[in-house]
Amino acid sequence: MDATQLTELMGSHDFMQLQHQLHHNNNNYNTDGHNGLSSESAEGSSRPVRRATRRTSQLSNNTYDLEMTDSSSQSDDTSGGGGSSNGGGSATNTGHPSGGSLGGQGPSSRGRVQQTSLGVCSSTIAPNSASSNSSNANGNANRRRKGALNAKERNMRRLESNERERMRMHSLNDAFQSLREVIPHVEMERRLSKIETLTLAKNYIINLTHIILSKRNEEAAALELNSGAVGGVLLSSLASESGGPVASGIPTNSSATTLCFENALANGGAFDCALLAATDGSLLNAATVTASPAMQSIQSQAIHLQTPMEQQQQQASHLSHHQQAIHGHGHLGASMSVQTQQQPTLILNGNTSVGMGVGIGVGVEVGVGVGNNAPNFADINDNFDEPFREFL
DNA sequence: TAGGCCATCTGGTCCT
DNA sequence: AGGACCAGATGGCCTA
Repeated sequence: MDATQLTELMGSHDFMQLQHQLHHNNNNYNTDGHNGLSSESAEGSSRPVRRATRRTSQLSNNTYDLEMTDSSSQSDDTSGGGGSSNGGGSATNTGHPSGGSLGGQGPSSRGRVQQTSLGVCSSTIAPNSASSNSSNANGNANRRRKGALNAKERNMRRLESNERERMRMHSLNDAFQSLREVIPHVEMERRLSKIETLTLAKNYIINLTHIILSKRNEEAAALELNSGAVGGVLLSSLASESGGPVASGIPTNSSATTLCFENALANGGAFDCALLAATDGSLLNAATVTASPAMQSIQSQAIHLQTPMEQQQQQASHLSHHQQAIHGHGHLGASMSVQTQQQPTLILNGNTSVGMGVGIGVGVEVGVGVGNNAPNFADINDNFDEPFREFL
């Protein structure tokens, strides 16, 4: 459908059909009745499928003043402007059975009505009921007539803009979902929220970076040792610390854990290892770790960067910063996740617990559950991003 | 019922 | 000029 046809639809007041056409003008736009989570639903997202089809409902119930008889809808290019740029609320939501703040009966004093009173454009897409605002209509008759010529075009552009915005947000959500699928995390009844996803991703990257840096430090230390330098000091220090709990009181069995997990990834077997702590210091019981082929590949790459000595070194240098301990009992399966029998705890940056689990950091010692003060690796290495520059 | 999360609308701003 | 991006506002859904 081209712009002319869209305009014709506008003129016919058939916005349901218009919306329908707008939807189908873009093949990427999901019009199957889901609300933007369809891909997640289809992929077995851990977050329950939303039963509402709000998107469809909204679009199919929109009622616009196509002739722009509402004066408020003509003010976008004539008002003095100023004030907030945020319209607040969706005028098109008036189609919802219980929603809608416009039409003179709105439950809220905010949004379009308020903005109109401030002389700010209320909306270029106004509900039909808004045309009852006779005072505004009388006072802006000339302007209305003047703007009427472009009303349909503005409406169409607004709808197209809305459509683009939806598309943009959908692509953003797709990216979030892709990120969820590659970030190891505890499988919950619900999927990871966006903030959780970002936080886990950040911590995951930080820890992978640390692994690489540790590897390099290890190599450097080995070189020094071979040359008879100070390497012995490092080794003795590690040896003394690896025998017992670290300062945080958490057993340092991550070496065995990692080896165990690595072996599981490599051989497809089960493993039972402990690592990472909940924020309260309690162990997460019987976490089941499973890894997808893709994650196995990823994790294997990460794992093989870290030797037991490196892990000890890492623990010695960072466990005081990371509360780590997860009791994992895992096996390889369909997706990388950790299933816990109790509500695990997600350790967010800054000691924030949001009551969800942290997964795979678990056996691979990458510690997704980085707790307080996400390690300031910049302090350790000024070239924090150096290991990844090749990917830029 | 409150709070969290989300989708959507919306207009301003920035960029090409 | 038009599109992308952004952020405020709103209402729906879900859970504790």
